[in-house]
Amino acid sequence: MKYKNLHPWDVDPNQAIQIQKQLRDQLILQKTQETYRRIAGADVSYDKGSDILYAAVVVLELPSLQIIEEASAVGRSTFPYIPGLLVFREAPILLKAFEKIRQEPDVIMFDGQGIAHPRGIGIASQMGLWLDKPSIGCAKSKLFGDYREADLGAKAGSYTPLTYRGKIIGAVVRTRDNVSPVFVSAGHKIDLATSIELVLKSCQGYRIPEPTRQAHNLVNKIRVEGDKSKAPGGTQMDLFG
DNA sequence: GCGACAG
DNA sequence: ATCTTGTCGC
Repeated sequence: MKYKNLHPWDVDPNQAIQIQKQLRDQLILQKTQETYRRIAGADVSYDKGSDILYAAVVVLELPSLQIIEEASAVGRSTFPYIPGLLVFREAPILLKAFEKIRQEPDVIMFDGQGIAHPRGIGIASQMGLWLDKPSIGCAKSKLFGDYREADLGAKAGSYTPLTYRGKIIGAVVRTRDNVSPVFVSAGHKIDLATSIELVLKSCQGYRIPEPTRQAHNLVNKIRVEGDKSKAPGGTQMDLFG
């Protein structure tokens, strides 16, 4: 999978904010496709105190949710985690993983915000722009916006709008009965209704929809394998050293 | 000044 | 994100 030239490497936070403000207006916030047969999920993981990042991309078939392709990448972090600038930390390694994908997805789900972001361009939106693909933000917690807990039903499938200054920027979506909701927002080349629909259609009894859940599983798998090769015989050293 | 703050 | 034990529920 090929992406646009803009490189998120070696930028400083001030420059990053300018890039986001500039890219913001290029977002397309409408449904650009009627059917979605392949959905991808992407995620990044790392060890505490380490600057090695692991990324995974999993492509699933819709509506079966069967995995048809997986790809991963490992790299060194070049940017710290700063709320609002997550994409500059995770994009380089994510793009490396996306390069290996051969089954082009119709839409990509990211573990983070879409336009529900201080500058209207979270990781899902910016990655969608760079990859030139429809994208959805599905985060486990809120970064930006307001909503009322009382307006959200307890059953799976219910949702309530996430707003900012009266404008709807996303939705708080219950994916399981009586379980904390996820925060969904349009990324790029898609609308909120379709984003919510795809998130709900992608759930398999877990709080996290399959695309990002499977990507999370894979990224943790390769991270653990990476640890093993880095510290062989670690268990015995702990016992006798 | 104070609270909030994706992963 | 990661570090962690027990615990509540289907």
